[in-house]
Amino acid sequence: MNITIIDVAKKAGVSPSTVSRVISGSTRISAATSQKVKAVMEELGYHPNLMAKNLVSRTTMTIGLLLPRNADEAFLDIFFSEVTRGILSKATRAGYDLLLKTGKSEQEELDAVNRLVKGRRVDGIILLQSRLDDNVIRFLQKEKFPFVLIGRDPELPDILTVDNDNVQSAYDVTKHLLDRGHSRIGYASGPLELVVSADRHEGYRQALSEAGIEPPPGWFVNAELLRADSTAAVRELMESPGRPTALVVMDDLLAFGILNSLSELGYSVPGDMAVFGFNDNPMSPLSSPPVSSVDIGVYDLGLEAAGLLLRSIKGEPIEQRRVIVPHRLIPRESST
Amino acid sequence: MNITIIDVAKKAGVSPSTVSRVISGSTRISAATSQKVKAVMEELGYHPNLMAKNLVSRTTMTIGLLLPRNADEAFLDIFFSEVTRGILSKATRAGYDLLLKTGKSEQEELDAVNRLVKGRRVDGIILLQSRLDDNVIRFLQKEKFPFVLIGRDPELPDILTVDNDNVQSAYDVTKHLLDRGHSRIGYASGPLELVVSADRHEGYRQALSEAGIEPPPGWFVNAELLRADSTAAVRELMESPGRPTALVVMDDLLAFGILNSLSELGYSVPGDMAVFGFNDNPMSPLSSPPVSSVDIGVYDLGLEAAGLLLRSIKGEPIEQRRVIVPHRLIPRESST
DNA sequence: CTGAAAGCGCTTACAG
DNA sequence: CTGAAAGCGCTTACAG
Repeated sequence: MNITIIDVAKKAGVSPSTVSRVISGSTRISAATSQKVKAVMEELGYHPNLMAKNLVSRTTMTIGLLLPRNADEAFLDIFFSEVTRGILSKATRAGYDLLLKTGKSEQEELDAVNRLVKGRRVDGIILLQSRLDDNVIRFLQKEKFPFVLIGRDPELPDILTVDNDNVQSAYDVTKHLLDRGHSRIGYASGPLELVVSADRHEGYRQALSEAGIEPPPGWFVNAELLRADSTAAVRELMESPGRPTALVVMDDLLAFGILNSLSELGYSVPGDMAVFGFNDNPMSPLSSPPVSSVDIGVYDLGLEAAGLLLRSIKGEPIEQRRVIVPHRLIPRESST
Repeated sequence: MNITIIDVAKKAGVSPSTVSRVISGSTRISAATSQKVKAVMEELGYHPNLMAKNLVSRTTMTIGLLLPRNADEAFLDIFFSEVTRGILSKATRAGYDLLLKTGKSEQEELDAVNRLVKGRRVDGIILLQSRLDDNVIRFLQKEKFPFVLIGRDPELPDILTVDNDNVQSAYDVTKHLLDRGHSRIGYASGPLELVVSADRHEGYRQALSEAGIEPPPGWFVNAELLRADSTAAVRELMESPGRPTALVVMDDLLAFGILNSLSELGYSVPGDMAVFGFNDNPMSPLSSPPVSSVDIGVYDLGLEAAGLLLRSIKGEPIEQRRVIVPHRLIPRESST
């Protein structure tokens, strides 16, 4: 059988309560007793049973991470591993575990989250992605359950969020391209239901607008079209009258596809078309030409999200309900 | 306060034991009682407290996943998200949760795993990577704790593993290149302490050996060198006498770097050098030229690992202690 | 500073 | 088919 607190207590000649107090580092325990109990714990190889501990303390020391469905659609491959490492780093240091959940549909996600919350399985939840009208967010809010969203929900400005300033970053990229002499700048979008897509598009428009430029519909390329037939979409873009000479691209993976199509069609980058991506994929510096991108600090997004959630769980005062992780432009050859 | 089994029992006019039996779907419960209890549970929005349930049933319905330290070093970015989805899919369907753990050093990993095991925090563990002489594996084996290794440990042939046949896949790639007329074929390796690096190198050597070719040391490129200064390493390779005309590359990320260096040095692919990678990165079809690669079925590795672990946890008979997930060559332009 | 007792929310032989 | 009782391994007022 497993060693329990009672075994330790007997061997140390104290009561179980005392052992418990030693474990929790409670004050009001004599140094001698503490020493003795610790020695016995060591000797017996005692480890507290987490289930029992959690049951009585009504806390799980665990945070839940909801992996969005369609992780592939949302360019989450690299994002996911980095953000997880960030979360894990913070959580582990604070003595918390990380539980992963996912669902194939919004309903499945809701069921999963519902069981986590009602079953007292976790103390708080991190959401990895903001769709418009996300019911998981609304559920969590209704339940007053601690949670942090990586991203933002335009309709719920008061929830805890960690995000980049995506409007600003796209603004910065567009401005960067304007400064380098481009005036016809297109935008290749990600899935339209993602808030980040909308935010970046907004920043792009603002920068153009300030420069007195009104982008015609022809400068906008939809991710769906690229996914279906990248080369056809790129050809249409390139052959449209007054075509862009530069492209702001929502994600480096998308940028790769565009680069490939451009090369296939005989266009050169950046000569015929400058390309600036987002999210700084590890492969981006390695392509030919290397892809300009925006480092969005994915690891830090995870770190900050975990930090914010832990403060919320512990009921600590939260001065800033929306944490912004800085971004950094990394111009490479594709836009030079 | 939260709704407990007792609240349900009272409202339904039965004993807590009966409610418990209804929840667990026990036989020997009248349809009428079951119906009534279920209705009350629904009405009250009852959800079982997992901690209590786990405490008494001595099972956690959770499996642990140990994320290797240095995830970046080991090309795990895409691997990690895919394998996790595979594990999660299987685990969720079986009613199991997934707990993530990591450590910055082997000692930290050992501590983490020790707490999981001794604290009865999970029912089994999946290990994502096999290094030589891995102490985590040895600890788990000593404790007789259920675990599955994705990969293999050459010294422990009897542990539960899910893996590709890496010797065979590298053999296949090398054979493919031989069949296309190459005879001087080099090998770009990953970190040498990873078993997968050794296995693939072995397959590569076998294929060459069968063709009567003994690769000279100059055909071997170390990942460390590539990482430090890819272009210098590639230049040295290209300028060596009797240089290879084709390269088997341990990972697509590495292949990208090599492609980039080749292009920088003015060499064309596959004209001057054919390149064949591994692990089929999502970016691989998108580069110029698209990189030939081996689809190793990462999602399936996760799926099978979870399946195998669950059988082990439940004490079900295991006919095959080593499960091989098939690989598939995907030749693209870089090797044509 | 320490102990005895009650309780966290569930399951499971043991009876009937 | 159902209930009363004991127990999973811990924590935490309540006393002293």
